Amino acid sequence: MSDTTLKKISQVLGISISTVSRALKNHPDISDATKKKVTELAETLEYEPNATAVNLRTKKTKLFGLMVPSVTNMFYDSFIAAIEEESRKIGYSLLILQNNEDTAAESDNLKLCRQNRVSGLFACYSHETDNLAAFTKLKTAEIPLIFFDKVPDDAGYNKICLADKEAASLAADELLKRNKQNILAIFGSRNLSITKRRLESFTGSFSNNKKVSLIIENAHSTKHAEEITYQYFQKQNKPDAVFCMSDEILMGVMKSLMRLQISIPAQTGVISLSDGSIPSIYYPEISFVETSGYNLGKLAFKRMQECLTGADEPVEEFVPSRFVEGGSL
Amino acid sequence: MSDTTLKKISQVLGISISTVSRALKNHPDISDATKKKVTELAETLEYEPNATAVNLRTKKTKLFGLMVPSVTNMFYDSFIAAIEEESRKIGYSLLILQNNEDTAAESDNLKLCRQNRVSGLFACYSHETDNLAAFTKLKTAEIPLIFFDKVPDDAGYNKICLADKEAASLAADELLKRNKQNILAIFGSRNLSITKRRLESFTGSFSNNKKVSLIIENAHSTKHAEEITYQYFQKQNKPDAVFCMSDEILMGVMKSLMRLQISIPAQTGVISLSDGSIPSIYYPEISFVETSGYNLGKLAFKRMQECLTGADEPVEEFVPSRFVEGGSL
DNA sequence: GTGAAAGCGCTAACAA
DNA sequence: TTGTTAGCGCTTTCAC
Repeated sequence: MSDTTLKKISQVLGISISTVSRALKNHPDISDATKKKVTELAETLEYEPNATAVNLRTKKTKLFGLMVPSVTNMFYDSFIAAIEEESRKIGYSLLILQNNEDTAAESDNLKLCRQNRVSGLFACYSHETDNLAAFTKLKTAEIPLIFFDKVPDDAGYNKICLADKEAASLAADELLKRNKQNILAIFGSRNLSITKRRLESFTGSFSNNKKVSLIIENAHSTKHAEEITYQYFQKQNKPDAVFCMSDEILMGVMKSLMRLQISIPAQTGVISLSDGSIPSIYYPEISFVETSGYNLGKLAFKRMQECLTGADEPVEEFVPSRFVEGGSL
Repeated sequence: MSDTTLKKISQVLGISISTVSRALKNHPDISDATKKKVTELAETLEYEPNATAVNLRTKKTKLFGLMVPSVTNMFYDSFIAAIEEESRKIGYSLLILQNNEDTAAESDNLKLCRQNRVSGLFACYSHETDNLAAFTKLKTAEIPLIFFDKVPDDAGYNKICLADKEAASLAADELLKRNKQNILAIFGSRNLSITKRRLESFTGSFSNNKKVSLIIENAHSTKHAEEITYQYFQKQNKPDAVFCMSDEILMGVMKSLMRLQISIPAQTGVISLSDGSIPSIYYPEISFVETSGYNLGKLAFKRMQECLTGADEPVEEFVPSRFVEGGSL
């Protein structure tokens, strides 16, 4: 009872396995009478095709791999949510893998993907690791590979990214528009390419503007962003705006502003690049430039489908940003 | 080159497939010389066992299903993280499924689990759905099923839950200890069993205490919690403490308190049941009773392993809570 | 319109 | 110590 197979159905009905198989697939060759018999019995016997057997026979799996540094991260979550929704729509399942930026874990995960013969892999290229080689194995196995968010410099890979430069300059524009003069801009770790792009674009927007005093800082964590903010807002000459490169930084900044009871936007403005959920938990809500993990997921998935249907020239694509007005500027 | 099989290795070496298979498994019967030859060739040919074939043959998959209402939720994230870590340790992969509390999606997901012949399933029992029957199909197929967090009332299932009653009463104790007299307690939707348990235990702690005035409210969303808080703190007789049943409620409460510039803990105390990440983004940090998704995951996984090794009597277990002092009381 | 047969890549009992 | 064989559940070509 526990496991119905085509064979069992065929035996009960006294017909051949292949007829059962075809009937269940609604093959035109099979008579309606047979189809009816078969589908009904399959129903009562609770037949479920054995994906393992199908995969082995067809040499395809309906399985995607998705590797992120950590699932406990709002940005990656919304990416995962997008991929999960789309995958389910086309009958695919999703293998979730975390590497915690650890090369050993990454290798394990990649191995799991290879052994499970995933049909495609979405992955972040964690910067610590230099084992692009392990990824290349997938490529030679002709498994489509989509890097997202954190991607290698190397051409020759599909890369789906946030429009970091655009996002940073949109934020800069808002700051300029509101005549902020003394801006504390906090970015992430200097060695991340994402930081470089955002930083470059942001500072570039102020380059021929001599009225604005720009303080650039790099925070490696929420806590660090909190400390930096605390220091600057204890000084005489306080910033009149804070730019946060990410949600993690925004949370640190806000904590210090709460602590020092700096009122927003009266005493200082705040703007962030953000996935969108954190800005709305504060009052006033934080104005932000949207860098949406969800949209990134949708775009990455679209690219995956193209790869599955033959596209092979790697592309680099960007998810557009938009400014969302809160009340913090 | 792209896909090395045992057959290919055996042909190159002029030995049989089964010898290759055994050599690769370090079977004692095989001579060291042969083992060496085989492993070396496997290495250079980048052999990866085909999990699909192994699964078919052994009738086992190294695959767990994990179904949550939504992955964009801090609590479930940390649960997922725990399960992922443990699964990888024992060479299992994780199929992630979301149902968004939608019965149709849930059915799809369950079907994917059945078709993929997962070795076990971790699932929330979303309250909207009454299709326990679909889950029962798994049980009859002898697939271990662990309900977590949201679980059916029905006995006969493995249930791993937060110690809701304990957590709520721990929070109540802290409130009593600090002599709070006018407490606004905000719980989630009344129809959730989790709400019932927390509510019952919380109010029970105050039952023979006539000095405390307890205001019980139910919020169905963060936004709703925000509104409720806003109302009560505009009144003359403001609460001297707010109890939040969850992180979602806490965020709503804090937004209104920020808006009304109520200082914490001077004007009102705040305490929450929480997974732990949200309380630390505020200043002062919010005191909370930990209801950890991560620990829940670890415990659920432990139970899964027991099931895999023969345990079949369903159990109900609870993750203990502890009070974490912030500065908000 | 249906059936027989081969085979996907692997494991494991049995033989030698 | 190694090889032979059967078969997991399915799809698909070819034959009738």
